[in-house]
Amino acid sequence: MSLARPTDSELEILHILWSQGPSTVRTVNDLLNEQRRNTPSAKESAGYTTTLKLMQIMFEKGLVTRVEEGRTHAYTAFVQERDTQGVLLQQFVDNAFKGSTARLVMQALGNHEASTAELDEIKALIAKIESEK
Amino acid sequence: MSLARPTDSELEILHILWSQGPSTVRTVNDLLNEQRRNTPSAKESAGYTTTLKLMQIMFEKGLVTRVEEGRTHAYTAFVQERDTQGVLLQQFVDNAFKGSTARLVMQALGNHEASTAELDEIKALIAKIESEK
DNA sequence: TCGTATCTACGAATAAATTCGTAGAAAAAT
DNA sequence: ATTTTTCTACGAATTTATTCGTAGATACGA
Repeated sequence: MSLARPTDSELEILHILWSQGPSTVRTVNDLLNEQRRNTPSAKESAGYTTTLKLMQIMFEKGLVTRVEEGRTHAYTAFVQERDTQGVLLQQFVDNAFKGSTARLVMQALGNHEASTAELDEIKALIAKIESEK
Repeated sequence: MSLARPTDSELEILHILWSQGPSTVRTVNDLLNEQRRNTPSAKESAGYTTTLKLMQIMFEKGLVTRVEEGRTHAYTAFVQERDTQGVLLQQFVDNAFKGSTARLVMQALGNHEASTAELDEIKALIAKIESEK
């Protein structure tokens, strides 16, 4: 079984499950819409059954597991955050940067108002990679 | 007018236009399929009218310009490679990394077998950013 | 010239992702 | 006890992206 690739909407839900741990559809839907309200760039608020349906699909795909708790289900992310980001990143680098990770990183650093702390973190990581060579 | 966001297929075509300069549909379609043949991961080869249609849509969206040359059209990318990558990257960071560019960069560096030259390039860029602070 | 190949334009089929309405069961509130 | 709320399941409408067939015009080759 290959690592399933979440869509954008599914990813939004995964982020909530990753940060909250096991959650009901109701909780996810509430947090989702709260987030969207605080992010004017994003989409309209989602109806409850929309989120429910998405989470059911994610269950079928194996992105999440669920257990019955009384009348409701508690959903848990099955895929790991890092793994998922790795898969998505690889694909994105291929599509948008023709596979050049270096170009992506440089574009990211160039665009973005990187904080001193972030830059230090990156420098440390580079040093670590170099020391392992 | 906001910067139009290309889809995956459109991006594939843009990459060809960026590297080739003004090109006919025929040329783009040929190069596209050649690339796909050399990349087993990718999709099937595209029919000529498929590529034509995509390029017509891209023209309507303003992603490309075109001039008549006899019976055919020569298409040119209107959006710039860097700008487009910037837009796509911003969106990707938001979706997959909740806006954290630092996390994306670190994941990218961690995943990838970065060459010494690439790491040096990145270090130089970081130094430049820091010096401008 | 007559047939074949090569364009564009365009409509529409297909596919994939998203959204929501409705129905039925179970719990909660009045 | 009966109404209202809150679940799940599921079908289907909607939207967006992709793919391709066909028609009409022009060039090209025999």
